[in-house]
Amino acid sequence: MATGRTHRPATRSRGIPEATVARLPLYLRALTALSERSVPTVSSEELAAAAGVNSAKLRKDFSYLGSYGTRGVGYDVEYLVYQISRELGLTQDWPVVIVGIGNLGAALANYGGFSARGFRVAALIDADPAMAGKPVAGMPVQHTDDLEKIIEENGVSIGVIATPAGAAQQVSERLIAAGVTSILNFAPTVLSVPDGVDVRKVDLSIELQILAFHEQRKAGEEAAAGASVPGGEGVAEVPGAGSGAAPAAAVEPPAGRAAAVARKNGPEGDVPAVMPA
Amino acid sequence: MATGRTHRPATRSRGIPEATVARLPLYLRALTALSERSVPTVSSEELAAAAGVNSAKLRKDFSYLGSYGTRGVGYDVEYLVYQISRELGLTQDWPVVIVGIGNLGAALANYGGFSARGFRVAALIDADPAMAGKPVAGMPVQHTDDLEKIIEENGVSIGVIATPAGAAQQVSERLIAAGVTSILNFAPTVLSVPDGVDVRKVDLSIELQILAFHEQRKAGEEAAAGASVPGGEGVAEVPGAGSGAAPAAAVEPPAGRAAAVARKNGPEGDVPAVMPA
DNA sequence: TACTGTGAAATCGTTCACAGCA
DNA sequence: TGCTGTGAACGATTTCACAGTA
Repeated sequence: MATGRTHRPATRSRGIPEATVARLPLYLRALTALSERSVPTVSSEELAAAAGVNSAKLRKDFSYLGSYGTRGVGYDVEYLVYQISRELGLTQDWPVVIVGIGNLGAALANYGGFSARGFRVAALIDADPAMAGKPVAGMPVQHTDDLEKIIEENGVSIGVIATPAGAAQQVSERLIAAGVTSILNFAPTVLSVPDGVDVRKVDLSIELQILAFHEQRKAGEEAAAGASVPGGEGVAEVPGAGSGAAPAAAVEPPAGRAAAVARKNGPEGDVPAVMPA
Repeated sequence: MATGRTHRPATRSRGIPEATVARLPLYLRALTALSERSVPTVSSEELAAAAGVNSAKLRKDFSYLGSYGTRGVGYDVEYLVYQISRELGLTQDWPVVIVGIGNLGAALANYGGFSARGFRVAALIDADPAMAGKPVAGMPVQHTDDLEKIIEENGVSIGVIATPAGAAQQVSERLIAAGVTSILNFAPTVLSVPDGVDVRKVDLSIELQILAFHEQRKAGEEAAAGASVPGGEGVAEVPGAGSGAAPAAAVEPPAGRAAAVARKNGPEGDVPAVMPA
């Protein structure tokens, strides 16, 4: 999960738990799809399935917003779409700036979902003078020199950082000084910001590493006490069957095993060969 | 946080809590930076600061891996880098494929951090015949028809989906059928996958919506009980003090503007005007 | 009857605070 | 003396299970 410091910790603002807030956009998306198909009502069961959560959780989440359902019937789709939108602050328009128009920044600028609901790209900013004026996603890139002016004139409170890691902290400081209070950070660095500023991060390599952890575990489980040397060329044994799809499939909730293999770190082991930079 | 269904829920494999796993990459990054500066040891306090967490949490996290520190001294940087890398499965090479070479897919392909540590882009795949053969990030794009063959020949177990939402579910099914057991999904859809397959998602608009929620809240707080009529142009009366972070400074954390306007959800309100699609 | 709303229990995650060791 | 490792307290989140109601 890409998450950063989240507002004032401990003081859960008006009551809606953070975990619930993080799921509201998911519900909203599912509801919007239903709305487009003109479905008038949904049960917690159906909506939960569409959003990929379980129904008890969904009902509990909604209970924090109020009692918007009808027992025996379900939820009114349009009404819920509105209530959730309002709760998320999407009934108003949020101008955002994207700083760092490289491959990623440009991709973000072109991403439709951006402007889709409640957000509007107010400006694209880059430090490279050569980029200035160039159109990206139908909008001229502006130079970092004008960052403060842009933020202020457009009343921007949300900034997206897509610069190289080295520039991110400084960019965040300028954004914040100019009035931004929420940052979405795509640069692989930890930003340190003052209280009251929210940062969320999206980090490709962290996500991959988490997946790798689970992959390794799966492989270990399958091979049970099998192969002990991961050394060589990647190679994924574990072809077909794997733990994959298969319903019943033997080796079900093992877990235990996994341990064994990778585990046993007991012996201090030998000092490493250091990772490649 | 971008998070998806995570392996077999409830059966926390061998003991390392999911929340800890999600932080290991963060520690690893901080440690790598120290390693590059030839720093031999760090205390939990220092490392925690670099990773943006608090030291108690860091020590607890490390305690799940074993006792790798030295009381009174700290942790040996190189040694920890190795242990964490091993735990995350980064001592081996993971070939990955990226499916959907649009703006985002191309950006991902070009992203350095990808190949950097433990991962290798084995292939770029796109459904557009016109893309086939075109080089992106120094690698020819291949057509979706060959997806299964590519997965199998390269022993790929991790797939990245950067297609439009509409294609994502089907792509995931083909990837899984071909042997992939971990997916990083950038498409704004909920993927439904069989047990044993891990999915993590990265979703720009969800992150923005979460930020918007907090922005709205901040703005509302500033206006305190003040304005009963949200109408007018923002402006944060009740300056200073607010709950905000900030040093005194006059109208500091502005944000106000947007704010107030939408607030005031108290009364069940009237039925909505329906959101724009 | 079918489904929501919600206390209460179970689980998971964080923080505290201090014993123990180099 | 300084810092790790960890039991225990605490807090947040999820799940259960069922009472309540349209």
